[in-house]
Amino acid sequence: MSTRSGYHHGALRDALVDAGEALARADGLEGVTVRRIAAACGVSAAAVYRHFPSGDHLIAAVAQRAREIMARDMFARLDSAAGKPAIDRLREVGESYIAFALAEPRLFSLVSMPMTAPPDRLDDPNAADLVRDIVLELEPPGEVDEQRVSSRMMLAQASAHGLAVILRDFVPDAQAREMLIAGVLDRVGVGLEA
Amino acid sequence: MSTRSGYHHGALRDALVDAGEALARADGLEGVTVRRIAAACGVSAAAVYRHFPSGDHLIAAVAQRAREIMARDMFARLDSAAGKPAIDRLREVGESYIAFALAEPRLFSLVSMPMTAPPDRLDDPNAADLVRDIVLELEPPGEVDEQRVSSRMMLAQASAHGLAVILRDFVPDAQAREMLIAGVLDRVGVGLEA
DNA sequence: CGCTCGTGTTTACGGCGTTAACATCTGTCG
DNA sequence: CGACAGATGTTAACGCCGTAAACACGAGCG
Repeated sequence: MSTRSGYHHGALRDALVDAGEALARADGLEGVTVRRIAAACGVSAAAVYRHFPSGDHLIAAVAQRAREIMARDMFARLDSAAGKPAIDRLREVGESYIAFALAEPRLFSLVSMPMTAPPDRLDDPNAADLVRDIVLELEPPGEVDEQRVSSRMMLAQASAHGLAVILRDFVPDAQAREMLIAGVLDRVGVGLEA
Repeated sequence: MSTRSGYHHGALRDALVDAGEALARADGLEGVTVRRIAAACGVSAAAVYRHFPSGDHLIAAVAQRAREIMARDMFARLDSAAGKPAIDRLREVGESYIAFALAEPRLFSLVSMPMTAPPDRLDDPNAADLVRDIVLELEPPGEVDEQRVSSRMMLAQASAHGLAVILRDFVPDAQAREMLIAGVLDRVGVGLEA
């Protein structure tokens, strides 16, 4: 095996995704390009096509990486909120989503990109499943109303995502952002419990 | 003056935006490019730069056009809901937003693009002002709590936008979409009145 | 040792945004 | 009317982009 033999790279696929993540953090979507990622790995652009069927698949892999990073944040937040009522944990997860979007707007622009290719591994930390698990706790014991679960999941996800996007694009002031997050999430909580 | 003299175009700026709108409807974001829009107008790509400082400004103009089209839809829906309580009109506006996003997903991808350049005219139909006007009716007479108004506006806009995006990307089935829209907007209504 | 295959390279093509230099049309002033 | 000037078009070129074809190197297996 032996990594970096001078000619062969050894683990180019992972290196490409790593480089893509770094470029995304630095330059946002416009930095995530086949040629730039390849150059960042010290490799020709054509080498990418040995590991991805197209450039879109590479950038989809970087986007998936970004989603995993975000999901890890949300799971960590959830761990530190263990023991709290489900509705409070749901709020913390939403706050985590919004905080990530505002702290890493360039990475977030990949997260919120429509998924062109399905992710390779589905067993990774997954934000939707996380939300669903908490929402299920809101159901009365014994009877899960699937429709109620769906609408609660959708409300949680849609409001968090929509709020993140609007704050990022239209509310530059950090203090105003905090006020709005608190006010909106209060209302979302009411809607979730209805 | 005389339009179309064979060499001079006459009203190229508007024609470019019109062509951009048509291309956006047909091919989505990837169709909205300087060269293609110029070609659709029977004009060279460089001609664009006599009317827009950069290609981004042209596509921003097309995006603004898309927002105006959407806003017109929403105003029309509002007209047909005149007389109903404010909370019901708010819901209809939200339904209109979501319906447009799902009916014209390609145009909507321009709408939800971050605005690079401020629109030329701000006096046009504007979705945010529309929402604000209705939300103001929810305030108790005499005392408007600006913070409450903001959080209600944000909840309305964020949930509609987020729901539209999630449905577009992850819920292909029309019937499932309707169920989710109804269920989520019910909950949003509760949160708005809180 | 030598074959094969995985994985890299170079080169080239067409499309993109953008600029510079040039051409034409139109309206205005003498 | 005629010439000049400015607005608005043209072509040609540059560099970046994704992608494909043809080629080259290196590792593992017979």
